[in-house]
Amino acid sequence: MAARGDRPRIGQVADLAGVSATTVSHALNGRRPVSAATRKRILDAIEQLGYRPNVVARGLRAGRTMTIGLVIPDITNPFYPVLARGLQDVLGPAGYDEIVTNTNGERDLERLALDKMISRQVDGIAFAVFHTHPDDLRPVIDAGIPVVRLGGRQAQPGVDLVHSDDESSAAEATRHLLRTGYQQIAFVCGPAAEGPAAERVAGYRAALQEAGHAVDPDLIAYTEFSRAGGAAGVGGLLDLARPPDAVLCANDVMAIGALDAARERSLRVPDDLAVMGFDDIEAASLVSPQLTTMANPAREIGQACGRLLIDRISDAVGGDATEVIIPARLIRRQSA
Amino acid sequence: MAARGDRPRIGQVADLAGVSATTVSHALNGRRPVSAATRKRILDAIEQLGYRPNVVARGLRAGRTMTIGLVIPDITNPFYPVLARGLQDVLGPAGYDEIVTNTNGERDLERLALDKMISRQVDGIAFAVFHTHPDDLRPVIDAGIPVVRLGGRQAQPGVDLVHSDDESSAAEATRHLLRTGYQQIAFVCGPAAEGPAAERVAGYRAALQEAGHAVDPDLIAYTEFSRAGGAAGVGGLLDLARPPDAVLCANDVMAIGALDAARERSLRVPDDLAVMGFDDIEAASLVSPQLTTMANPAREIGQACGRLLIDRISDAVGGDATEVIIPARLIRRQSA
DNA sequence: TTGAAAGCGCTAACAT
DNA sequence: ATGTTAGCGCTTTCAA
Repeated sequence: MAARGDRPRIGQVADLAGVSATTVSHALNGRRPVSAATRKRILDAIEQLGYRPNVVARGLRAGRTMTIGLVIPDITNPFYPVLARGLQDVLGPAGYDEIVTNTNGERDLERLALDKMISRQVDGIAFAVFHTHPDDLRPVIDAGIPVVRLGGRQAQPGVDLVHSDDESSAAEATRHLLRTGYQQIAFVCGPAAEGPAAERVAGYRAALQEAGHAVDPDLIAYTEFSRAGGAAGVGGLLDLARPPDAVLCANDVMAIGALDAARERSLRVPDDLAVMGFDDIEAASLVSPQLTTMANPAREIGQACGRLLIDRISDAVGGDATEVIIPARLIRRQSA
Repeated sequence: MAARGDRPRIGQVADLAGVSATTVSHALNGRRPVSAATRKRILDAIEQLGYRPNVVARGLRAGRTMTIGLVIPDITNPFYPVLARGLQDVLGPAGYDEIVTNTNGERDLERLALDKMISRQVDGIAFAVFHTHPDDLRPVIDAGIPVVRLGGRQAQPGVDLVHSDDESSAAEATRHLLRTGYQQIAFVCGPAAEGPAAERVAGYRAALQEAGHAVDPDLIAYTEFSRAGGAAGVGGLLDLARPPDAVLCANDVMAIGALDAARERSLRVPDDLAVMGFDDIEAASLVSPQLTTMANPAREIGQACGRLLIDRISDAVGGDATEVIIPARLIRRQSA
């Protein structure tokens, strides 16, 4: 019907209300007082015309777009939607919107995404990647755009960091198993103990030692991050001369594999074998028995990131780079 | 380091390359020929200065922001991330970015979200809601912004619609069960047969009749859309004088409940009882036995939506509202 | 408490 | 093939 261009502009509101565009602007943004009577006429005019301010023009003039860029590997990975929601929990009420880009974890796409965010004049960036070279963030930092890195370890000047506390959550999981009475606790990790996996192994070790237990290297299985990998890893452990009575798996999918291995050997979970995972994916509460696990605090991470971003944006220039560490929560269900 | 404002502008590129800003613009956008030599000098200047065009200014001037609004209830609901990715599959290569808003399915927030999208001058909107009043879309239509509705039924002039084919996918599921040799096929649906659930029941009936089977009303159970609901519904069915040998559940979570009910009665799945679901959530392949289900084609829906949006945007004014129906896919696993 | 005028960075007519 | 000029819709000095 109505063609593209004929949306009312601020000038039409001003005319109808019998004031200047300046006053309409101030009535809308509250940056200087407007008399009650004038304000009412303006509001009426806006209502009558169905006026909606053009945020693009505003952004150009004001140098703030009220937009945050979220750069992630893949929104389809269940961790990221929750993170995005956490971000929005705090950014939304503050008036910011999110623009989301998937990078598939490819470095070229990551760089492109960052360039795009600069071009779009976002006010801040939440950047969730693992293996990005610090140089890739240079252009963003030079452009004066606050960035918060999600996950990963290496701190970088000018870049705040938010991540979960892998080490202490592994320790907490181990303590839970110990407390419940299990004696031979095994850890099933990925192909190599690197990245977050390494920290989890460290937490597992620390909790064992703190309880006066020896750490038996045979009880650490290296395998694939998959259901089959989990089943194979636990299978190997159960063939040991002194098999474990509890296994802590590096993620829930592997823990589901552990359940498979137990079922195959007619072991009862948690009586003959306790199983714990990490992440608390949806499926964790859907399998039988339901998985006891450490919830990956994705939402809290997103919220912390949002808070950090807002602080940086308003501070113009803040202090040193911050590191925020979010603890994981123990979710007790049936498997341990 | 560098303060906010001193990013290079197009004029500086022009100066360094010894041409006018106009020529730089055209070298970038290809809307008019630029000699090879000039182009090279421009590209060099851009490289040297680290220039990135200001998309906000471009959007204001050109009246196109290259931005699409995605309005959904909750990105945390596993259906929507996949949808969002499908959208991006086709929109990304065309140069569009997505801005995402969650409405929690609340009408007020939906209206607010739409207003925001108008204010942000998005070039198109993907709107995933169920119970919105057609009036709520008026402002968007009046603003000349193409909208595609995702899911829901009621067609509305000026609004294209993309949704999955619930009826025929239920029919296909039923036929699969029939073909495999099951005789007494039950349907476990929600508290009432309305919305998509009604269509699934219709498809189930149609397939039964088409195969010459009677439709026994006792074999349709009404229950909650939850795991416990599914277990209860199937439990009731199994207590019938002539219990079913197969159950089709309105979603995967209920089907997992059906698995619980079977386990409780020591029924083997799929030998004693076949179980099927809808959606193909992640957990469907993680439970034991793995669930046979009809995959909700979220990604395809997103892609179709993206294509529609691009068509509408480029056409200036297109023809009548279109309805695109995406068929679901049968995912054969172990439970049927 | 309110206005007038300038300008954010870019693209599109209209020139040549 | 390239340049000049005007202006997208708003906010912000500066002035009253």
